[in-house]
Amino acid sequence: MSQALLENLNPVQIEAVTAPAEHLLILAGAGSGKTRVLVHRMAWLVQELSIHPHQILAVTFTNKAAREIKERVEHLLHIPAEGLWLGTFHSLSHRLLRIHYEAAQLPQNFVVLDSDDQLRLVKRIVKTMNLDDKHYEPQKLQNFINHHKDRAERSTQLKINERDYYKKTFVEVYQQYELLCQQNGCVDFAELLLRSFELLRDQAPLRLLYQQRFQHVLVDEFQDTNTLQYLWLKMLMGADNKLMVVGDDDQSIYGWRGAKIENIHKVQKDFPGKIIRLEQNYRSTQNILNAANAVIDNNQGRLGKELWTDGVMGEPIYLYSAFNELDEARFVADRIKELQKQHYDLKDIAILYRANAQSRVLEGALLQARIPYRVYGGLRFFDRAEIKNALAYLRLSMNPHDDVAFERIVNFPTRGIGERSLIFLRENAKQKKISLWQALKDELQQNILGARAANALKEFYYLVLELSDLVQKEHSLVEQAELLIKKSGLLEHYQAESDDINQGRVENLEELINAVGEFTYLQQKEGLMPHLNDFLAHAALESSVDRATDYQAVQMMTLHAAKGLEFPCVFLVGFEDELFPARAADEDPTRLEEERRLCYVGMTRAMKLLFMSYAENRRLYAESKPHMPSRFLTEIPKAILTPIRFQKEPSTRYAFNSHTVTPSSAMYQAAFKIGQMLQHPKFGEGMILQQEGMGEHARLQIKFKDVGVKWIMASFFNPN
DNA sequence: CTCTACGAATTTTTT
DNA sequence: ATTCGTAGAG
Repeated sequence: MSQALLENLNPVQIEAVTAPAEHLLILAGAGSGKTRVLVHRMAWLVQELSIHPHQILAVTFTNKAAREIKERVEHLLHIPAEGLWLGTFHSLSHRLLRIHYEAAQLPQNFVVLDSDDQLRLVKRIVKTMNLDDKHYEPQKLQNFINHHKDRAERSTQLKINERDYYKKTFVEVYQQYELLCQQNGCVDFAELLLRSFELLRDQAPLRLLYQQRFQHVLVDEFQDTNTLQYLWLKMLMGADNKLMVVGDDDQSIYGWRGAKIENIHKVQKDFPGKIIRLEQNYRSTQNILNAANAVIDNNQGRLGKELWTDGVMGEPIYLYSAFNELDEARFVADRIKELQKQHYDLKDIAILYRANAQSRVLEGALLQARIPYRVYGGLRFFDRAEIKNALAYLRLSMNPHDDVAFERIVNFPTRGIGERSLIFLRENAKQKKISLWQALKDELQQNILGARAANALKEFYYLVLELSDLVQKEHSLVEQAELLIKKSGLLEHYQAESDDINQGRVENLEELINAVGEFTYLQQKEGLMPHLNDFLAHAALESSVDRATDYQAVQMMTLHAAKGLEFPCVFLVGFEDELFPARAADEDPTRLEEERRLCYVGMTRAMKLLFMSYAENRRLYAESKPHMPSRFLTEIPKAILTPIRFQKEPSTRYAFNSHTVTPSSAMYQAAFKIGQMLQHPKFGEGMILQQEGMGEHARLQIKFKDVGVKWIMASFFNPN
């Protein structure tokens, strides 16, 4: 029985998996099977140490990682891991707060603010406090608030130096922010953690309950934990609890977001136990590892780990010096063409860059070469303005006292409620310490408004009443969402403008209703009865719509987004000083080291082939400027780095419009291929980038020559 | 109150 | 370049 759990593990991995119940620190290098060890350890706890899944708490940073681990554990155990608490810090905190909302002094229907909502709220505070937003930049204030929350510091605990007026105002904004959040029943990301931390800290019975329950606590990507997350974990650790953390100090790339590598040192002191180093790499060739090791070796104060492999040396790392960014992009495209000829799958090829802005030129070249690609990152579904507007209506229908949602859509679509009315409302609300909604109600009752403003506000007032009424009624979640979106007037508003952008927005709103349906389905599968509140939390906490990755397309993403992934072939582009390492990191050795770790992460994504490139001239924003090659390139031993000359045939311009296909097959499931060209009566010619969904709901993402990227229903191309 | 036009700013972003 | 926020006109 136990044999299956240890199959295909190396001795060190087995040592980690089968360790007795004690604290464990696993230092796991890139590609050393870190997730594997974590998953097998969990299965081992259940199967061999007779720990019930509900006695285990496992924490990750992304929902994606959580899902993956859950799946793999269940696969190993052959049963659903029921009762297992596995999720991100944020989702677990959210879960705690939902259960103990009263003890945490929150309303039952509290909502989660995402960073955009948070920024809006801060902006509003700056306005109502009559501060100059040039001096008190909302963005800075937001950072200030999060920074302190991430250190478990409440505004009341901050020392105020009376002479430092500037700083003092920051603290006052923070205070005001906390007050408003509490009033509105809003909880931002950091607050989820802080609140649940305080809950456990201040309520001894609860703390003991959870300490008794979670015998084993496991943490993935430990190098990315911040101070608050560490404190949070510590709260759950009683005398008998066992902690297992897995991490890699060389892959800490989120320092700018408050991650503390020091936590790895701290954990050794606070929870002394066995330290296990996983250094055997199963991913990359020796050459790639040597190069990556050589680069990371320039960092100081590492915990010390040297990756090795018993695999092949492999090919050298190739370096291309491009004239400019266009040349670089063309190089990448041409190389990919060649790899395709060598029967590389496109999905096995990744292009990684430092900043999102770099993707455009690359996309252009791939498009021209007719290579399908998929760009990760960018704007996420739930972050789109139209979706956030719709969600604001949903939120308001649940809780009209949600000022953030209120502000967002009080005059959208425009209904004649202007700045003046709003200022009056805000002033009123602030003075009486009530929500905007309450203030609106009061004003209408007292009849103190001009006729025009009053009418507009009344219209809004009754709309929200109608929406709240709707949610009270017995409808399915999907019906509720559908009705809410319809009644909100958003659909009409976007439909009124029949341009492509607004058409896309209408489609997105429809997609949102689909998302509600999907959410309902998944919840019901878990035996849960989903509530609108649950969906809203889901929308805030799980912004990535995880799409299948088995499409034949080149994967493009930032270096940050690539962490945790691997690809047989990797292109690392834009290795120029000022771009990578980023200009801002130049002066600061700490930041430079983080950039270097980022470089290390990028290089170790590659399994077999690694191409690196830089451009002597790059157009960033408006002008083209000469750039020096990145210093990281010089840190790679010359012997491993092979410069390549690019032989370009005289005029190999890839014509965009060759091989146009107009599919008409009734079997449109199989009728579309990624990379295929097709003709749209309105948008003209385009190439299929990806496909999504099945049957009549299948949609195609198409990059049109003239009008850009669009999602189109696949059935559109099948008149039947 | 709303809309358009002009000017400023621009890493990375798991939640 | 492109996007976003503000100022001023309609």
